[in-house]
Amino acid sequence: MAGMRKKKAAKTQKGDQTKALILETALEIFRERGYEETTMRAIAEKAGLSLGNAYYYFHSKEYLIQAFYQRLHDEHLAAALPALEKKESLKARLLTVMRLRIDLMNPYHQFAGVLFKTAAHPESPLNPFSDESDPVRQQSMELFAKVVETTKARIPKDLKAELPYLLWVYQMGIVLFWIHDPSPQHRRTYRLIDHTVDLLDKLIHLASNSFMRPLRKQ
Amino acid sequence: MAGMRKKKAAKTQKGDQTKALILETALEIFRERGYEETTMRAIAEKAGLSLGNAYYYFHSKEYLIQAFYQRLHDEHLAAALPALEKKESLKARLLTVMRLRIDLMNPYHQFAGVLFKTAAHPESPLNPFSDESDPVRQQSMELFAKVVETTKARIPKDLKAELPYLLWVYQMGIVLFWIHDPSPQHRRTYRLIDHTVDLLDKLIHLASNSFMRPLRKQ
DNA sequence: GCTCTCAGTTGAACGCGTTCAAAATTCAGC
DNA sequence: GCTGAATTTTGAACGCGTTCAACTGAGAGC
Repeated sequence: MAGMRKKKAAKTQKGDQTKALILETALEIFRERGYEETTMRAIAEKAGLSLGNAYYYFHSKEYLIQAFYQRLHDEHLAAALPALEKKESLKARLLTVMRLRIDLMNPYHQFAGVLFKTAAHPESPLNPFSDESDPVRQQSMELFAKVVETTKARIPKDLKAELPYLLWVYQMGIVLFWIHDPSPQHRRTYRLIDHTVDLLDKLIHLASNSFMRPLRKQ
Repeated sequence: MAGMRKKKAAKTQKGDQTKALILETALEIFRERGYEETTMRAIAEKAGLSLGNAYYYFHSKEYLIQAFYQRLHDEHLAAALPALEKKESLKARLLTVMRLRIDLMNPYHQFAGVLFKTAAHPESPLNPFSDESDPVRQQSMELFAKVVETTKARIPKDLKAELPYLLWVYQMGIVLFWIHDPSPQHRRTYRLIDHTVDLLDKLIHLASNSFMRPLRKQ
């Protein structure tokens, strides 16, 4: 029952530093050259340590992506929380969060393809539905729970309980679109967000307002 | 403008033989060990030729999957055409084709994960929406066009024109489900087919029957 | 101070996908 | 048959992800 994380290493202050250094260096090269072009040797060399050392902190190259996801979420949270304080309506809150997400991901667009590829692999630890992704997924859903906690909208409890998961799936859909979006600065993704958030907002209020308690069918 | 395929090699009878031999051998080992466990060296060795030779016929290991898709379709067609002659109703015809598809894929279930993973990669030639997949996709849609050509159902032209593509996408969805279906003999996939074909049949007849020409919205 | 332990680190080695220059084979035209 | 070009085949080599046995070094307990 004791579900302890076996995440790996970093038992020491020095260890934490090294691990962070490796991740920073990796992301830097990812941004420059993309994922496939970045070799573990290049990361180790640029970080000034040995190849084996990188593997001490990251089981495999793929785990760097998992760490990237975690970091992305942290940044997303850090940027979203203060921004949310200024927004009252559900629509404005959701819009803020979704736009921020894409803002933060944009620098990494060119390695997004691999992101999705590995994420799609059923057995991959990167599969967003896998156990290993659970912490990030959980935290991500918590952010959406905060989005839904607005003073302005009255949302019934049962719907409110489902919304974080639904919005998380929605976000995955948007990210998927973004990955394939070749338009300059990914304008089309932002436009899609505008449209769908508008739609979602209407739907949620509609479902909240009324008698339609038996919407359990979806 | 001259859109000639650069598919690769096989300019000679012997060449065809060798290419076929490599593919057969590869699929054999894929079935036994799955994709990742199968090395190009093992394929070459079992086929009794050199490593480089395998690469002469298949640009990369991934291209073996593309060839697998093509072969799968050929078998699907060969099995479906005679079976379709005995079925009149749209529902029976669609059911036949979908079940056959899964029957044929079942032996390869364990390497299906990779199938999907590489297929999901936007830049991969295996992406079902890519140019390189065009011929197989086209042929696959032709099969669905034949399914729709039943003497029993009256389907308006405009709908009939869209159906092959819709059904092809539907098939992709079913295959995706099958990939993740852990139930013994993939019973759940067959059950899903039964249900959804039933639904689709009703929907198509409904849409055909009536006045609802402006269903262009979906 | 000494030793024991264990996180942290190293670099060599392995297996695999892929490439390529060169050798072998096939075959059309004479 | 002979010849030359095109096709096919070979095997060695390269780069990369990954593993692992051995080394280093810092600190806890004495």
